[in-house]
Amino acid sequence: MRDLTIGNLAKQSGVSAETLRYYERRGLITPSQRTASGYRLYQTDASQRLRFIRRAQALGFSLDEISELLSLSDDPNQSAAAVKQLTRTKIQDIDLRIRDLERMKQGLAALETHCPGHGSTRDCPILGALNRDDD
Amino acid sequence: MRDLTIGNLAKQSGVSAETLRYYERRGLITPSQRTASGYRLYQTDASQRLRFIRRAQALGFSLDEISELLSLSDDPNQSAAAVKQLTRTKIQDIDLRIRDLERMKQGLAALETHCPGHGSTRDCPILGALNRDDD
DNA sequence: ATTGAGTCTATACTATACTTTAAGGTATAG
DNA sequence: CTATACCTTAAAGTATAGTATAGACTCAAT
Repeated sequence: MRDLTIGNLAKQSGVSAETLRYYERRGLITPSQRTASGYRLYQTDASQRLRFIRRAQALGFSLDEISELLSLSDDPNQSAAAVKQLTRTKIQDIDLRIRDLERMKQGLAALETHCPGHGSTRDCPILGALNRDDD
Repeated sequence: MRDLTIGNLAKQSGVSAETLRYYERRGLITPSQRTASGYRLYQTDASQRLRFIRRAQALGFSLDEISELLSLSDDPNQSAAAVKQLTRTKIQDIDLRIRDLERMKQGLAALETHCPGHGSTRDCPILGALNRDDD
């Protein structure tokens, strides 16, 4: 059970074989070897690498950023400071997006409470607000 | 000043001419007429329609949703209830995205505070957490 | 008449993360 | 030996919201 074909790794990790090939093109994961006929063979640590990718994605990192994290992780001579910086930047990104969304939500909620929810769109305050002449 | 060429409308509205043609392909805005040589001519209400689009985008609506809002807006026989429903759904979408981002942020913040920010990546708790065997 | 700016269409490219398809080669069970 | 399950590559398609490019035509001014 040391070497997995792409299909078996796919089953084991819950990532499709196509996605594995895609990750390989993106430089995220490489099979440890190929058979004489060209089949990819992965070792079990491939699963761990995929778990790393999945977790980092869940934390909001893009594949490019994950690629960077993996490079840092693969080389113990790299500094933990770089990882911390990447994490901080990501937290700031997320904060910004949350603030944007909060603003949108406030705007929508204000409109929503003023809309009677019946009658012609001619009298709809939501459309009215979007159509205002000022600004 | 009644009829604007695409370039003039672009300048006036702050949207590029290419974007105006793109919006036309998407069915969001159509020039009121064309010159004999095929030049698009817009009336001044085009600016208002673009302002509507810009405002709706700022509130988080996609171009498809804006297209729907415009269709509702263009026909006074449509019900304001449809607009209100679209708005509610959008508020829920945004809420969901905010919660997702909050979760990501909590996860990242927890990792960030535990990272010393110096030393080898081998001892970095952020990478460690991403690599954990459990789950 | 010519130059330069503006416009036309169609197509391709950008970013992100994949999925799908086509056409073919390989491994294995019966 | 053959069915079929699995694998290979390259290219195209999906969604979103545009931007960029090429080659041709038009308009206004000199």
